[in-house]
Amino acid sequence: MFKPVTSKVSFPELERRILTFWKEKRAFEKSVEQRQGAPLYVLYDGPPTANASPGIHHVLARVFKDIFPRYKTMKGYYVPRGAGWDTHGLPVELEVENELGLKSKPDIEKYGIAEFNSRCRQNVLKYVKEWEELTDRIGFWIDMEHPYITFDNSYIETCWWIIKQLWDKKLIYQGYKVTPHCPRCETSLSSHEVALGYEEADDPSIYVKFETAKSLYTSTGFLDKLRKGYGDREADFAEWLLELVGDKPVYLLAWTTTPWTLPGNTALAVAPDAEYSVMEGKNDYLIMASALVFMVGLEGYREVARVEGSSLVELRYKPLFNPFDFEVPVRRMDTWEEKGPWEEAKEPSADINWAEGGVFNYPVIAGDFVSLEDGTGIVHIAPAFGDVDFEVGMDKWLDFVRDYVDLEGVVQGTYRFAGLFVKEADPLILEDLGSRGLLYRSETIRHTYPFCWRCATPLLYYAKPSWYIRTTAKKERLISGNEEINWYPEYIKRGRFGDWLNNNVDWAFSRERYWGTPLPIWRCQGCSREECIGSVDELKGKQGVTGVSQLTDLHRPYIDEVTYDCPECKQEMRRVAEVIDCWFDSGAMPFAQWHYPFENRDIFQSRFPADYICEAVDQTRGWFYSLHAISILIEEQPCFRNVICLGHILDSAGEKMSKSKGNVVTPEEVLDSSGADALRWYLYTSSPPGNVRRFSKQYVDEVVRKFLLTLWNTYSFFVTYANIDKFDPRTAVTPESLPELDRWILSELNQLVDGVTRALDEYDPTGAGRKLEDFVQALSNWYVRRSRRRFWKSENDTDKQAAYTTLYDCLVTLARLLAPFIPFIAEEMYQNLVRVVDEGAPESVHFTDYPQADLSKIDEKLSSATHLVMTVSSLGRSARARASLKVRQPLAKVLVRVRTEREKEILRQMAPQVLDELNVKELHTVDRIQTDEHPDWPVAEEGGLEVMLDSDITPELADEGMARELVHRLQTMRKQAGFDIADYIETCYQGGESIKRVMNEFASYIKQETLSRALVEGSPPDDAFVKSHVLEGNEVTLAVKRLSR
RNA sequence: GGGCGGGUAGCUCAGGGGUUAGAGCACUACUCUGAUAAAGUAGGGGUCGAAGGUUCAAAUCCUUCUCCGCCCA
Repeated sequence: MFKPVTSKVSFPELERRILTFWKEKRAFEKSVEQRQGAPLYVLYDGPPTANASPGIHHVLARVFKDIFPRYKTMKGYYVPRGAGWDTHGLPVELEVENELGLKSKPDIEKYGIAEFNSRCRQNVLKYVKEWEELTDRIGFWIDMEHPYITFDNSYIETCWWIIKQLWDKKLIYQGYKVTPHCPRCETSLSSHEVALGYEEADDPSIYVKFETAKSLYTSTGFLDKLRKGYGDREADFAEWLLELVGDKPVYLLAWTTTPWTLPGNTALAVAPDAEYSVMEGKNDYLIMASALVFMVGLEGYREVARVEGSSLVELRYKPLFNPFDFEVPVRRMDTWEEKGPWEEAKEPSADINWAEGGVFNYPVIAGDFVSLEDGTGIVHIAPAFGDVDFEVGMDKWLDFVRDYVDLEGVVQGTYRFAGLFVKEADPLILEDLGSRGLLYRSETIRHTYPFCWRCATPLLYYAKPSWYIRTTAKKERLISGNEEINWYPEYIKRGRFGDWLNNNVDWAFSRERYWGTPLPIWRCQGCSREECIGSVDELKGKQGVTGVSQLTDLHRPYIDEVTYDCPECKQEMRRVAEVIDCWFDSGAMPFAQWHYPFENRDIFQSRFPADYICEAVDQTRGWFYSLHAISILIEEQPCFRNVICLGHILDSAGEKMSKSKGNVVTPEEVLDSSGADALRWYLYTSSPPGNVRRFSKQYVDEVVRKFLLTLWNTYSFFVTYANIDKFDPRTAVTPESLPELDRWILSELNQLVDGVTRALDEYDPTGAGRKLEDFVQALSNWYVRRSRRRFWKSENDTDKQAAYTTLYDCLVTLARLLAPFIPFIAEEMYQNLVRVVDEGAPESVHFTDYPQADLSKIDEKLSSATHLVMTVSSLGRSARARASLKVRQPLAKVLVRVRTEREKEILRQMAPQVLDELNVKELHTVDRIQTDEHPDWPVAEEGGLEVMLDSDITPELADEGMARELVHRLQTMRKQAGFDIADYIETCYQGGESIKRVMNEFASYIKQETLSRALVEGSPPDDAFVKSHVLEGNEVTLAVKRLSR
């Protein structure tokens, strides 16, 4: 006996039961252990940060992480899988800062780094319990009891080991990086934070005149020097220019919105391929891009010549503010590689020795970044204050002028505007330029500019020292390694991720912060020797080390106190101040989760690389990249083979979910009302994983109604009748040749198994799920509907046995197919269908093997034939509806106009299915439907297939229709009376002659259908359920009475 | 501002040069209902984001633009 199954099921409640069952059985652990020794399948779990409640987007990632390990386990793989927590980083610090009311780095240091970090440590795991509960609740099977945690000493030590490996390979260096810097908080902001703070702002929009070093060209011997130093082209151009312009000065016209960066200007860039115009005005000449002249509107000027941008390259111009005049240090970028960025230049960088009374001259350079969309086509370059500017500076060995602005944004030096915050200095700078006739025009512009999201201070792009990983050294391998990875969706590989790798720049991985993995580099206070430490033991072994014996926490500030003697000069080695980017932490997880290489070498080896990872698309430059970069750098190979890159979840209106908008759907409310399986199914099937998806509870409800309940009711139907007939799958005899309906659904089933397996092998749960939906639809609405009578009939013949075994087979196979998708319902079905009758079967559906398709059972011809039968039936129903003939009324015949001989043959063979479905006596295939003979017979047509019904109802047919009507009324009454489906009854009736006639003539049919032992004419017994009806205009009283069992 | 993805019925999504563009949900009407929260039949609902182009033929290919999302500035 199967456990009775109600059609009124509560999935959330069912899931609670299954969760308890799993816990008691240690189902997850066993599902893993039982495959020990089998080939490994490895999932790397990208660690979330547990400093907030998990949202619906976390459920999305987690169910996609779950389905493949489950599937592969059933496919026979050994799939151990452990969770992790990401714990470091600025977001954590910021939350603690807010809690404590701290506003800046000095505040934190005043508060105490030890206490601050201890707060961070507590804060970051605040919501772990919620995460664990949710993980459990949605059926994500992963080991949460032994997670890796990025703040653990062992984890940090592996990070150190990795950094040391890189250090030894000379892949780590300190360099400059232009970062968005908040002058009030005195810290760099991460790109994520910067993105939070873009605002519309009004800024100056000014056109500045840079005077060409024309006077130089006229000085004795200059052009010869130019020829020697730079070549003929530049000298020819200078000569040409001199000839053209006569006495008036010549200016290069550049545009900027940040006047305060002008004292840092050390070059001007032009587009080499663009045309530039020499414009003559009353007192001077201006040079700018021809294409932009009309936009700038140079009134009073006329074009006297056009030149290519490349001709302007190496033209010299006078600085607006000579740093040497304002006591501002100048550094030269050509010496950085050997001497580092700290050496001051004593004189300007130009390699021709200018003798012009202290004036020195900056170059015009070519830049592919020069835009001809706005500005003047001549771009002001200040290497200290712009990302591109900085790169160009390194490339062209420009002068580097930064220190006239300090980290608080205040102007230094002896400028007239010294002592002011840069933005306040802007107007004075304009005034200064104006008074010297160097300002062509000054306007304001409204554009987007980044502000600090915490304190609303405008951010300054500012070059600061930073530690780098030289990822560019392995760029080719990063790119070729990417080719070995399967991306889903595929376009990410060559698109977002591939582009990112192609434009790879060295990874600036240090942060001037507190709560993070400390950068394990110690520097000598005397001779500046630097050493990288790769393990705690190495540190302990250092000469004269102090502060290490009592070290139980590798974080700041404790690690900062560890000092030792410089092996060279015996002075003190101190750790540099930085911690590392938390993306490095998470990217190190393939190694660090095992404390490799200090422990678990074998485990690490066997579980590298991962077969599968999955996160949302925003991780392309986050975790996906940090994983890839570290493993290429350390192991020379990618560390994941397959990756699903998920799209984001939006609300039902396509808007981002956010607390402030109040449109957040929490996982809990969906889980409580519809259940985890419903949510899972929705997430798998609603749209392909990479798509953005709109989310609403209503869609999940639809899943329940359309899919889960259809499945459930098919299952419930089976159990109900199987119990009545005491069907036992163990003793069931399957007839040698199955009826075509059974062969059809088994053919569909095996096609399904094949299709689902293929889809999952290609990491396409959506395709697999949609196939499953179609099958369940076909099973319920064709196979079961067509087979109902077979289950219900009284004789227990081979046909009935065939129906039971077939449906049983379908349901058990479905349970196993569905197990990775909807693990709860699949388990419930399996327990009741399999475990109840076979105690030797695996304890859980998740311990079973995934179904294998039996291709010999696939019969394409039968599939298409059945499809034809369905279409003809649908057309027949349409014709019936057109003539208002209910299906209950039998008709004499149906005429089908077929299109091919094959269709004729199919319909000849499969006529019984059509006849039964349409409740007609005969089917005739014809070549033409002649409507004129029977103009009243209804016809329906689709694609050349025509179906006509003989709608003439003879008295015999009318009586038969009446019999079926009576059966229907009695069935309804049985239900209303609350009888069990298998209860036997006695039926009494009172009515006219026609009723009596039908009751007698169709007695055995009516009795069989309604489980009536007797049909008695007369007044009903007292305890019977009685009801009056009107049938064909006749009053009829029917009564049903349950007989004792 | 740049890159990637998307825009097809009221909603969620298929289709990706070849009849009259589809499915499910929702809606309307009718039917059916002893497995079903279901099912059936019919119906309304589409300038396939816009404009150009290629072609005998474009939702589909190309160009430009536009809107949404993500990433980056």
